[in-house]
Amino acid sequence: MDDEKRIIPETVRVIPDLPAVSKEFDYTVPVNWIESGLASQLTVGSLVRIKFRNRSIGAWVSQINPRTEAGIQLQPLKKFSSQGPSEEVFSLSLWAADRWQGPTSRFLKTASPQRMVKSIPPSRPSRKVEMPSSEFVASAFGVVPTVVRISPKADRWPYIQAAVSLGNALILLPSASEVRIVVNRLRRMGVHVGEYSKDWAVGLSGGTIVGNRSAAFATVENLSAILMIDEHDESFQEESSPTWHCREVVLERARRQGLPCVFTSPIPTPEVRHHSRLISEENIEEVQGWSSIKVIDPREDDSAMGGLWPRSTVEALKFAERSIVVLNRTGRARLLACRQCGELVICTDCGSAMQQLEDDLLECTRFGHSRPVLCSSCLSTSMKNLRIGVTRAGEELEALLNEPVTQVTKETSSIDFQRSKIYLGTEAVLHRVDWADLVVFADFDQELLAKRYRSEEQALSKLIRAIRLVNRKSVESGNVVVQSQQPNHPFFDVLFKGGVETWCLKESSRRAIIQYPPFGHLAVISGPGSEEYIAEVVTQGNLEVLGPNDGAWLVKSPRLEDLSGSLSRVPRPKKRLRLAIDPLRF
DNA sequence: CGGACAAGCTGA
DNA sequence: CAGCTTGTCCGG
Repeated sequence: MDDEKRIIPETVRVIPDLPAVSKEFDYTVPVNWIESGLASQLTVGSLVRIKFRNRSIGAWVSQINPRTEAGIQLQPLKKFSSQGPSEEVFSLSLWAADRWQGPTSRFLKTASPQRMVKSIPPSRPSRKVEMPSSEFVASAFGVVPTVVRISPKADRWPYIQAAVSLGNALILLPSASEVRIVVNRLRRMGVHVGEYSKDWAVGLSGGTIVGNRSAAFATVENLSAILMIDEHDESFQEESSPTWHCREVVLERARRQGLPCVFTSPIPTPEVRHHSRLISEENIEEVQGWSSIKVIDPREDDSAMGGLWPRSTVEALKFAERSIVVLNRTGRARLLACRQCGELVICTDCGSAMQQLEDDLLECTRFGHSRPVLCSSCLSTSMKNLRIGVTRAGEELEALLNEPVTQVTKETSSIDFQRSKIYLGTEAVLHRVDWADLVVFADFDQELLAKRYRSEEQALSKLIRAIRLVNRKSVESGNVVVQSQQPNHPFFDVLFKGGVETWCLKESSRRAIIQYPPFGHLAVISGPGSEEYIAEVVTQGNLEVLGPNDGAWLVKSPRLEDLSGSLSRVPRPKKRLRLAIDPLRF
């Protein structure tokens, strides 16, 4: 490429691949590397092996010909291992390490190939893809980051096509299965495309990269557009620390490189709305997307069996070709009451709820105290389920429908789709069955009553998944039935015209009031070293420190820079410290 | 991270 | 005070 006076690397500074080592070290480039031309492969981001404390470990080149402190005897690099992240991605990794207060090596690893890439592969031709005819789709790919609110049923393909039409694109999707589908479809079209990080080298020579959140750190030569599908999806955030979020990384990346950056989602988060321009599909289409949801109150038809199966649901299940029933409770019975006197079944030792795990034994949910099935007040042995679990619900459904019901949980290994047409389970069932013409949420109040910050968002996310499942196969799409004892809950207004936007605005203002992201930032600090660390943190300015709550402190600041600045200024204690910036749950 | 070395604890 | 555990430091 540009052979004009390349600086020959004689020494390099490296970041060792050891999570606990934050220092950088200098090494010499062996003379024979310079003679053989291998040295010219060394760039910022290159993966090398070094001898460190007499052990051979991996490292990333962070600087070429650094100014080494005098009087230090440098050792030679041991081996050139692989091409690594580009300089842009390398610097993005440093930014992320600071933003989420994690070890730089963690981010560099995400940005590096899994198998070594010795040299840059030759670039391959890619078929030119036309920008889709829809002016609306094209308009999203401007200079300003844009979030497109689309119907939950909308086809996302035009956005992918638009991104690819601009050149080498970075396309981010929540799940591995969606990644594979998109890669295959683009490949069939003749697009030079790779799946991150399996096909890491495709981006290096110039191609489109499709992947899940880790692909935010993909090296893509001549990158021309970034597209993130289903921006609201929680899988875009790393659950364990560092709790980095793909959306924030690509926003920063687009800003640095001046790239078009587009997000699509039926429910754009307050975070993305804060940083992007919002455009939205025709309202009619959007409402149609949500209209396949029917909210029913099971008490309207209190036929039997604890009221979980009103007649209308039973009828719908009978007629559906294949249906999914979601009940977010495991086990047999989670809350019981005496059939005689109505007394709740409470543990006499500790006062917590008791459940019936076996036929003739009650067990308390907190400590596992047990007693025979017997009411503590009237000694009756007959109990009714106030909250039945999946197992019991399955038995009831089989009896009501005279049909086999397949139970699906996280642990279910493979599903026999010949055996039955009804699939019952916890939330996992939505991920395990690929289509249905009916989805029933047997007790949606469980979702509405959860008082986590983001529980409504999570509830909407489940509804979106359900809408897509019933929309997959048939031309006329199926139904989603949501059973709730609060059918007039304001949450359900999203199903009506303009409801989604109203919900989004309400969610944004709620976040603004409590100063949660994106209007404020927070760090959850726990672990044995936290007390000592917090004692120092409180002396820093523009911070609010709350806690401890369950051994964890909450540090809040309206400004992100103040938060990460203070946290990195305070020296880390010797004892272990867990630090999560803007985590999903806490 | 993991080896080196120092400081702290125990036992007769 | 040897012999061992536990803690702190530091690497090119």
